Amino acid sequence: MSAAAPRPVRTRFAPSPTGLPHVGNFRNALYSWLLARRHGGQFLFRLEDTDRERYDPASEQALKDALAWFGLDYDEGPGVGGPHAPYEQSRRLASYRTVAEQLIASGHAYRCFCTRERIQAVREARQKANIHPHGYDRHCRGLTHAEAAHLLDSGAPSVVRFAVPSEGDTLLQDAVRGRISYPNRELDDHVLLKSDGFPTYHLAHMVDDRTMEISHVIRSEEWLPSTPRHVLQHQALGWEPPIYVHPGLILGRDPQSGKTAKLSKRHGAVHMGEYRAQGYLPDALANFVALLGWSPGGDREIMSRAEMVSLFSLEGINSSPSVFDSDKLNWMNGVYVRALSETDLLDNALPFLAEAGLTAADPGPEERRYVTQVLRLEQERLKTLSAAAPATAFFFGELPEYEEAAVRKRLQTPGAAAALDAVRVCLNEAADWSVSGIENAVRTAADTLGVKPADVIHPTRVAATGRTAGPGLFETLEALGRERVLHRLRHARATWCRVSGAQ
RNA sequence: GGGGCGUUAGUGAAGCGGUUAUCACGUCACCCUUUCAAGGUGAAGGCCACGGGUUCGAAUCCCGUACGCCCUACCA
Repeated sequence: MSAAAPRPVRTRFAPSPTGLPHVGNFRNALYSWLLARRHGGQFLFRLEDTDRERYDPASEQALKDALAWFGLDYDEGPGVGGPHAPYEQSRRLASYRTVAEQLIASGHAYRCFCTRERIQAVREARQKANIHPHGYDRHCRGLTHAEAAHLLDSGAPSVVRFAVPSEGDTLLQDAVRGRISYPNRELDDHVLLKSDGFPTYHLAHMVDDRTMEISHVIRSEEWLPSTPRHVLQHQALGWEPPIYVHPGLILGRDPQSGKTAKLSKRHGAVHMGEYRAQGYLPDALANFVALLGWSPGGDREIMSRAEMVSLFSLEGINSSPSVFDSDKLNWMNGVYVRALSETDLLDNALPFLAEAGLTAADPGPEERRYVTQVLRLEQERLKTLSAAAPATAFFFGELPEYEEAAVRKRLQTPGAAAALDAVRVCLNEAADWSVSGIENAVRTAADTLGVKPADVIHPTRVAATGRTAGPGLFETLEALGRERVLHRLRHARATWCRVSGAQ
């Protein structure tokens, strides 16, 4: 508890637009957002588009879409602007160059003219011979200013490298791991400015974090090994580093081998858009993902955004890696689906029903009422919204799709034909088409036949829905409507019960 | 190969020197019930990775070992 310097909390999400937004990155974005909101600070969005080779313009939009869908609003960033605009690194090149020059002038960095071929050969040789550090051999570090200037003037391509001290240890402070000591001899002189004039991550992120007054850098564990470089850079510049926070990685499980590894495509969905497309609710995903590496302490699991904000703290972040368990995500999403209000359920599920061709994309009031009724009936068994389509399909159209096993089990069986005939008569004569009216009719049918209600209910369900599982039968029939039910009973009787109906 | 980080039931977590090691998911059983789901009750599942310390006492503190993961680019 450093009571001394109460710095305003400013965090950022700074992805590189090089592909589809990954759920692992978004966990860190969530933590950053939560921390900022918890302390009334600011959360910024910054594009680290310094890699011209891998830059993908579509990725930028996908990132913004994912941020919006996930509910992470940002106070400053591309599009919304802010006091430190622009928020795209490709448009802040001058500031990186200035810092690089400053570092060269103070002797903390130097120009390197080595070819990639030489560098690669050197790396391999040193690694093989186990000479520390294993990377670049600092060949150009010995160049005099005059030599470097001469080479530069001659037009030879060059990069700027940071001059890492060859001895001693670098100490870094991590909010979740405590003090970490790293031997400098393991660190080679990394590149700050590439030959195309663009900065590397090592330079760019720290310059921006500094000028944008970022207080906490929350990023995955994979950055831990290069953090000493960042600390060294800060020291060279006389800057105070931000508070580093490195939560453990999110791992996936390979379905083939059962082994765990960094979450990737082979472990199912990993991109934010996929979760959306599969019908996960953003609040459920956020709740689940937050718990992968963080806990409010105690038994709390289901938490609203507001609760998460008020409960969030760095102390609750875990340093060990965690495995993404999609079974638990499904359960949690189900909890959120069940909690949905009637209108939210409709709004969220409608796109999936429309896409499946079950409803219009923008249905009128009459259809909306029916779809709502149907969704409420299936609500408690939906794990995802995408499941709403197959779950409610039988509520639409003349006839359902009859499942083979269901037909065999409940219709092609002794007594089924008689049961269907009896319910059809009773339902046809039912005074009012309400849940209780329908229940009376069905029970009356069973009484007349002298069988248990279940013996009538099961065949009726299959005849009316094509399946053995589903919402309560009486509610289902009520929603379906008398005409459609009678038609389906007649059809099922004629189609499936012919053989056994004789006896 | 080198370095860093990590290690509590199958999974996610709680625990911060004294508990029969807690909760959730999953699994199984039973209850509820017209089916499924939901809900309820209960069970199985841990030598708290292993080995040494420190201590009256260790899952909790220290050291070592093993294993796992990450990094080791003019990518982030």
